[in-house]
Amino acid sequence: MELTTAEENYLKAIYHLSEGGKKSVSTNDIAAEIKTKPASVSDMLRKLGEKEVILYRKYYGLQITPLGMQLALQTIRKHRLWEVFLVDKLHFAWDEVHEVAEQLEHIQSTLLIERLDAYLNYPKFDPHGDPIPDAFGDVRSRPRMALQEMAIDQAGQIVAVKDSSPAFLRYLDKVGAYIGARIKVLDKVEFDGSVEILVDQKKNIFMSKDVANNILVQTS
Amino acid sequence: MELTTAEENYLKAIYHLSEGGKKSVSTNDIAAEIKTKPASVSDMLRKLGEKEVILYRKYYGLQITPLGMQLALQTIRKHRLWEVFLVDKLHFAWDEVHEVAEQLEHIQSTLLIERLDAYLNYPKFDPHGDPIPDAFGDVRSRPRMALQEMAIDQAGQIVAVKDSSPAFLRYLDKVGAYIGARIKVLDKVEFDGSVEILVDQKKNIFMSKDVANNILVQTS
DNA sequence: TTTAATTTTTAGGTAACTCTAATTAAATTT
DNA sequence: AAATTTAATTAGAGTTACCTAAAAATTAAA
Repeated sequence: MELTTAEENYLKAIYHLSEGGKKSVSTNDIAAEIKTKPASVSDMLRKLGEKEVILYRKYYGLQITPLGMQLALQTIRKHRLWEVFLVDKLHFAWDEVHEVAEQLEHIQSTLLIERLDAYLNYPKFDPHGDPIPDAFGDVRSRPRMALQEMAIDQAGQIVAVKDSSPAFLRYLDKVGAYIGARIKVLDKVEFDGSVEILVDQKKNIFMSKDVANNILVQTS
Repeated sequence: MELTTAEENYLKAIYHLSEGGKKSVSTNDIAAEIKTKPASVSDMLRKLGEKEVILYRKYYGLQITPLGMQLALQTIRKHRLWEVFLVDKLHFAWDEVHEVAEQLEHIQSTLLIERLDAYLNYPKFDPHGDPIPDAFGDVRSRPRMALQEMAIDQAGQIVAVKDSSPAFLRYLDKVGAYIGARIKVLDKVEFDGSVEILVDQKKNIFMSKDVANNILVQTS
């Protein structure tokens, strides 16, 4: 089964949107994610349905099939491996990698990905802390929760971010709240949902609800 | 100026065909190189003409413009840098790299190529011995001649091949006549144009005229 | 529950790139 | 130089992926 670059992008978007806890993924959501129009999405959903990577009944919604899941995970695997390459080997900043990885993930060569994986020493997580599926599509993700949901005095380690826009990533860099930073919740403000946290035992900073919601912490 | 992947491939083909010593590049030649139909080539030539990367007068022929040359060399630079990466870092065999490099060369990111170049230690030649243009499109190529044209007793070093089909490359590997091998012409057979050569001071082998014509030797 | 608002899909079009078949220009032969 | 062969181009059409505008289905509100 071969997918075009566009098809891979749609499938990846569907996967990410359904990952986000939503039960069903809407046409409008996909359009927003892909930055395209709902009409184009309808078109593509029909095609993806024909290729049996999703189960699609118009007006009702869609579901990824096991085949679709497998293909989506392969694309995600490639994307994340390339991100590791860009950061570890080519010294890209973690907020510079996305656009390039977005292109590299569509290169077709099983051998290339196998070799790249080995060359990078079989990394399990990408620079944003997201797990890298293995060649079979298996993912071992760490248990995590949004910083916003943590209780006062609860501690943990930042392992990933939900929003990975350059603006957001640069902000995190500035306040020192990068992947791997150990944090502890000092206080939560009921009024606006903001939190005060201690970063790496030295710096304490305030974070808005929105920011805290986009930071994932491993608390185990 | 932005070129599509297809446009880059056409321009690269035109560059390579005009490199081969031919004065003018024909529509049919390009069609054969790109593995497409002459009609498609005509179409594309018109478009490349409009973009002013070639000078095109129908039925008369074409000429690459300085702009087109610049763009072609950038694509070739990317292709060859990726080939070095694949061979040096990911341990691809030199006959496995072409197809993948063909895809990687179209990734758009100036930063990526700069970083890759640095990471590979600014290589001057690709695994096939072809020179890698620098960021400005400048190429420093070594003086070279076809093995077929060498005189008896003349020696040199294999620096490149004209034909880089996997079949040919595998044959060269088998007889030990890879890039970098030092050779000496022991005898030339007038009758069929074949040559007898000594490879790396140990192995002497016979080569048909066709093979010898496709091997480039640095004799200086 | 009928109307209104929203979401989704279809209809019809555009752009890039490809094709086959038909035509036109150029090069060769006779 | 006229006729023929070869090369190159145009015409017309298909595919993918996108768009806008209109229609249909679903959901929410009065």
